[in-house]
Amino acid sequence: MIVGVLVELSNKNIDKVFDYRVPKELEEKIKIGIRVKVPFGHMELVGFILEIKNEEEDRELKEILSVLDEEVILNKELLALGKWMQKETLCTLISAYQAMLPKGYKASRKNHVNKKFNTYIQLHVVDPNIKLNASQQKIIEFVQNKKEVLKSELNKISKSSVDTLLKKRVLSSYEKEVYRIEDKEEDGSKKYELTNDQKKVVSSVLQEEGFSTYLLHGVTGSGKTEVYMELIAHYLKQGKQAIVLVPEISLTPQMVNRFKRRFGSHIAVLHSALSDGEKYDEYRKIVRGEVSIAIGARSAIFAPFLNLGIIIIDEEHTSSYKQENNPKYHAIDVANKRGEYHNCKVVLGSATPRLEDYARAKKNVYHLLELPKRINNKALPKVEIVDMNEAIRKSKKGFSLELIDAISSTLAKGEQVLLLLNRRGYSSFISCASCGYVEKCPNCDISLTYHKTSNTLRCHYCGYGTKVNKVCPHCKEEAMQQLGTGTEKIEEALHEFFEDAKVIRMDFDTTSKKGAHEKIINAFKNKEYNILLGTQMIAKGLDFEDVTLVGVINADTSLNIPDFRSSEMTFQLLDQVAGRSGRASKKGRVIIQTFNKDHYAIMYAKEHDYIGFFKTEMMIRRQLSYPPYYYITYVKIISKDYTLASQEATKIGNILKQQLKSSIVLGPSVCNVFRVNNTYRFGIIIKYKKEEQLYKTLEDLLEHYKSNAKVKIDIDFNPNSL
DNA sequence: CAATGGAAAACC
DNA sequence: GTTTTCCATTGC
Repeated sequence: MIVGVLVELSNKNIDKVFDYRVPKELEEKIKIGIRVKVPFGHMELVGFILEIKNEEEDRELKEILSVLDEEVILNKELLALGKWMQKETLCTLISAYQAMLPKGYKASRKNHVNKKFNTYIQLHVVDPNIKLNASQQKIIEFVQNKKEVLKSELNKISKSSVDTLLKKRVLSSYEKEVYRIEDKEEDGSKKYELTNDQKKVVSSVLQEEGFSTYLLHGVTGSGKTEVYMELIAHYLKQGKQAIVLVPEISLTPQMVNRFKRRFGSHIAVLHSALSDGEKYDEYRKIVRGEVSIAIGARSAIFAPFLNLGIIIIDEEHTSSYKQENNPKYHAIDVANKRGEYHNCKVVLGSATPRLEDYARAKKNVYHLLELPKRINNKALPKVEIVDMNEAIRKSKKGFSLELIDAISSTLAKGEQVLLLLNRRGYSSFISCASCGYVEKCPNCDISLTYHKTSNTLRCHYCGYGTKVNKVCPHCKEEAMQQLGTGTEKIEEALHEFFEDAKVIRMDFDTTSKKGAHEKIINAFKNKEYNILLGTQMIAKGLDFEDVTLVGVINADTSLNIPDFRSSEMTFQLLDQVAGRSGRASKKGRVIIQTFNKDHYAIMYAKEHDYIGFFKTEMMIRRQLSYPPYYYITYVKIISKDYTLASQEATKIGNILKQQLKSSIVLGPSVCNVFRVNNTYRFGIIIKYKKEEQLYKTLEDLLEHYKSNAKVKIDIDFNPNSL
């Protein structure tokens, strides 16, 4: 027997099936999709069996060393899905497979994650002749009264006594596998009465059989989650399973508990805050068929259910649904592929859908579903814009008088305030402190990026460069500077203005510890604090009933990042954060401070007008040939040698321009972060509607550079940003 | 002429 | 990705 094995290392040169002979005694354990240990060069590696050949060959082959799994790790669907990912993203096949699996299931000779066993104690022989001391007596009583006793519990009474009793064989011990996350029993009966709008959405999904993708466009607070749960309940009843993707940040116990109250405890939860062991256990619950729902971040899209009824992707516009490193897959694409395979439903939900997805819904590629009203017809909060060009003269430390007044009156009423400090694109551009002007590229309509090393402003789309000018070309003040306000500074200012207010800060620094995120949210929810100050992470999904004021300190930073999606991201951020205000009975208010009050992203956010924003943004995307009118593929050329990188980039640029006749090829120009760890990167942008030569050309390019140690090529299809 | 180090090659 | 091999440079 001969098997084809794909080894664990991700490298284009060895990303193929290697043949091994199977020793007779291992033959019956061999299955496609399990892991084996094999000799490889001068190493011993772990790999997946992808092929089984029963005929013998004369060829000199090495033998498999051992079989690592009894159960299949890559089932038929996952095997095919990996090949599809390889083709779509031009990644290595092994990296596609590894990306689907939690650590404990990956092919890897290190990183052993295993089942957890607990030691339990039971009575063995009670010999009346054995004299017992007080603590030993206590231990025996304890064991007698319980049906299952953990050894670690008994150790608290007296470890030495427990061990003595074990030695004397009065007690015996046994081991049992336990899950690191214990399920509290939940009755799972909590049902919600749906509104008519919600019912309509649910029935339009249910009325059709088979695979289709829906875009649920529902304003913040319109009750999308209830719709998801109703749909899931329907498919569970048919004996099918469900995957729910939510942004990492929403994976708080609050959100999970909501599902548990409805569906009981049989839910696997997968997110990055879990330990490797916990992730392994949660995944095992799916593999063993003990759960029917998986809730998780991006990679939960690969949950190996055998009979999926529905896949839900909440806040579908979330950029982290696309993986940043290889394989650069988008969870929505995977969802559609799996939906096709299982012949099931895919539901994408958002108040502010990704432009590409709303456009697809408009073209009937997806079915459009709408929840235009908040539950109970509650009004969306009123959004007020403060023009900082005016207000800055009277403002204090970044706060306009309007915002200060609003905060005081909210605090006076005993209600809570959410303050968003928009840090996206922080300090990478230069703006005028006096008028807010930001220098843009004359060719690309994109903010110029500040490069400290050369003290220049550059467009990383087309390569245009200019010297930094201290005098603002707009208002002629000498006030061009790197703009930026840190959360700490804002916090200080808040303490100064509102001495009695308790402020809690949530940003990268205060949430780095495990569970810190959750703690902050709970403390704020319990009204231990009056003001929650944070970065984008406070914008999504959180539900605080006493928040009646949302303040955005600087709406503009995300508007000024040099990226074609900057308007879209700003609109999404503002609309989402505005939706945090007045969610319960009290009326909500939103104040946005901006230097760009006439910018359409701000104007439409003020009116909660997604459709208006969509139409305007689509016009601009069309004019500038951006998605969804054109696809984009970004090719990066990376090298430690600046000159070499630049030379090769030019060469590649020429080849691409020559070969891709139906595309617009821009660049090469330096990447936004052009030096990382002393490696230099150049980028080439390919824009196309239809380009038959694309994959072939890029594959040839990768093939050509795969054995070049000095120059690396990185390809990103449909990048999140450039 | 050995020691050192960095690049190249092979990996079933 | 890792190990070994190879070759050139450097040092004595």
